Amino acid sequence: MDSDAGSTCSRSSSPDLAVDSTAGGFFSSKMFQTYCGGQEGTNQSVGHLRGERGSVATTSAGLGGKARTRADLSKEDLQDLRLKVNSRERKRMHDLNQAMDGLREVMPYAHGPSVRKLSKISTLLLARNYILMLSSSLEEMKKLVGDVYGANMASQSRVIPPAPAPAPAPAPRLPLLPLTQSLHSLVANPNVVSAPSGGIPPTAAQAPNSPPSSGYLGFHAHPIPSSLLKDPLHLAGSYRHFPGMPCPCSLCQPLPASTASLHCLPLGK
DNA sequence: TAGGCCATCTGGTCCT
DNA sequence: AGGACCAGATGGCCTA
Repeated sequence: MDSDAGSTCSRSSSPDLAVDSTAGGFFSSKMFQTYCGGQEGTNQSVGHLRGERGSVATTSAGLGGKARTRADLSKEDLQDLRLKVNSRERKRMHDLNQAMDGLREVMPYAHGPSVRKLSKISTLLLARNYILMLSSSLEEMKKLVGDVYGANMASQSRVIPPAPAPAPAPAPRLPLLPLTQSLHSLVANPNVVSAPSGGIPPTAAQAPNSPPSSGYLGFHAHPIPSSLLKDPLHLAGSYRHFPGMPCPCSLCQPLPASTASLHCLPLGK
């Protein structure tokens, strides 16, 4: 099957195989034989398994109307059908991988040739945490803006002459601090230099599609920290959980029961 | 070398 | 009936 010479897969989610959209773009003739006609001893390695599957498919053709129709199909028609199905499935998976790549692009991790691509599971978990973190920070910012605005209104009502234009709300340094810390936790790395206390890097509040500078995140010249891959939930990262103290990080807020189980997912190496 | 990650094939199920 | 979606199986590549 994939052991065919043409299917040497790259690690990219968009295989460099020239998979045309027509049925069986890179389907080797050997595979055909294995699946369709190949029950007669041409199977190697896993070929026999596929052959058995194929034979199951053909024997099951005796069941039901759909199966009868299949039984009526010629060998070539069955081949074409199988190729069409395979091609669709390939395309579906490629689309899925494209979407995954799109997600990776907006994730706050270094995008460099020296940085290893996030795995799918890591991408999903990181994305989820990122969303939670941004939501939490947004709520905090709303609260702060409300407080500042309320204070301004109160002072205006006390002062008879209209005050000059309300002073711009102070830069939301405080509410963003958890965000920056959480970002650090997301890219937890013992070597990461903490953000200067009280100083918010200008890139920290950028939109997801303009991720924080990798320099700020502290892994500019480093590959994705292995701790991230092992533990994207920063349980072992630079963000320490002190005994008896609740973690201020937004990621440690109680999670909906439906999603809490995600924390238990194995994350690989 | 073991384990993780991935692409692909495949059959089953559900939906339109 | 055909297509989309899903999960299991398999082998290849890569890294610790």
